[in-house]
Amino acid sequence: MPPSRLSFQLEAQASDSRARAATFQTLHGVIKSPLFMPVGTQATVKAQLPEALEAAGSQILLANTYHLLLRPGPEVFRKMGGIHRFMKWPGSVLTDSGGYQIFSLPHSRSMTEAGAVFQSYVDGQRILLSPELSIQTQMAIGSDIMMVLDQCIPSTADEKAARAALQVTQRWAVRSLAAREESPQSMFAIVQGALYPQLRRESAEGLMQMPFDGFAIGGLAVGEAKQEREDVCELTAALLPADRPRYLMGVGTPLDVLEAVHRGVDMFDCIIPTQVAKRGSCFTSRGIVELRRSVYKFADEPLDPMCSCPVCAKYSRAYLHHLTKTQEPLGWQLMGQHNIHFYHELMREIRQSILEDRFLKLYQEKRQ
RNA sequence: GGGUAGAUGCCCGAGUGGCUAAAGGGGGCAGACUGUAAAUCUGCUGGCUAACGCCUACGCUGGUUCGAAUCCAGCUCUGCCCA
Repeated sequence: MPPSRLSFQLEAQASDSRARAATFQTLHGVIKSPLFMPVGTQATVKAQLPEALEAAGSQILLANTYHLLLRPGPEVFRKMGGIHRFMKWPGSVLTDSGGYQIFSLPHSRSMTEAGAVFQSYVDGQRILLSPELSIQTQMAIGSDIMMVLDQCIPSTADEKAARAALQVTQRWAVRSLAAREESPQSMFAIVQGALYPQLRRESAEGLMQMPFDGFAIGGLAVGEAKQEREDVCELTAALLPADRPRYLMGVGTPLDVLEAVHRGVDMFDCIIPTQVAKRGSCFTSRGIVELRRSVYKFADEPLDPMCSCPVCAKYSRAYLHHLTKTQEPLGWQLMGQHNIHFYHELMREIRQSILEDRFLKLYQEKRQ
């Protein structure tokens, strides 16, 4: 296999856990893992300024090919010189392929060998999202890391459906690599196979034959129990090459992330920190704080006294409570900023503990 | 002073003889959200009780009726119009 385009460097491997710390190089800079990618579906992390993300320690954002294909469309990215310049984000970007939208969008129509047929929610037109169109779009967007189009199915799917999905994903992976042509962008493959160990193995082994720059674990956090998720994650991560980043797609809660790092995963993304911020839920050193609760009406204290983020330095719980109750956009912004900071701080803490080979201890403390 | 419209649960508001502890909102309480179409979705929300059930409730007082938030009378208060 050719060397990864990401120059993946393993820095530390925990002695009593599969947790590991690494650095790698994208077209936009050096990245340190384990890491969390805020989700910026539509070329914006909802309610967040790029400078706030940068200050919180975001290294790489996730954007979505399907949504950006529909609007503003690839030609805008070509004209504007790519997503980084377009949204004024200096860091790295990973684009998801649209595979998840096959699973999540109500207007998805049909799956064929050619691709997935959607009805656009923008103008109703039928769109065939093929592996080639996904990659061409991701090239236009200009992300640092492209994802292959995969067929994401509910984790509770039966074996026959799961096998079919992973086999399609496999063939689409071949086509995706070919579609990249001369682009310097990196590309990750996605392991599928629902909750069947044999299928996960089959999927991983097939994809590892091809020169991908990293490997993702897909099809989790889509209906299975926590224990099942962790088992499949553990099994799959162990199959993947040690010299490539491992990315658990769409996961998860802080605890999910901790569990997955322990099982050898390097990269994560999740909508949770920005999604729940909209409804006033915040992660703190003392657990989740639901700021919509009236008990915070007169709470003249920071959201989390242990937190070093600008929001906790400046604003009271009472103010954040008020912003949530009145559904003021600033509340979403501030609480999202805090939550993203919380995730990054967690990842920094995890990474530092791995570098000092005390991850397992941290893991055990955090699980309590 | 005269006329007229109204007074419903924490708030707004529907109901206009029995199916009404009373629609629907809001507020409150609780929960969900994991590669984000959708600031969304789901419970509960008079009191006591584990529950059966009991009590209290549609401005106040009385009346009609087997039965009244709903009909009648008087009163109180509020909005609007006229003097």
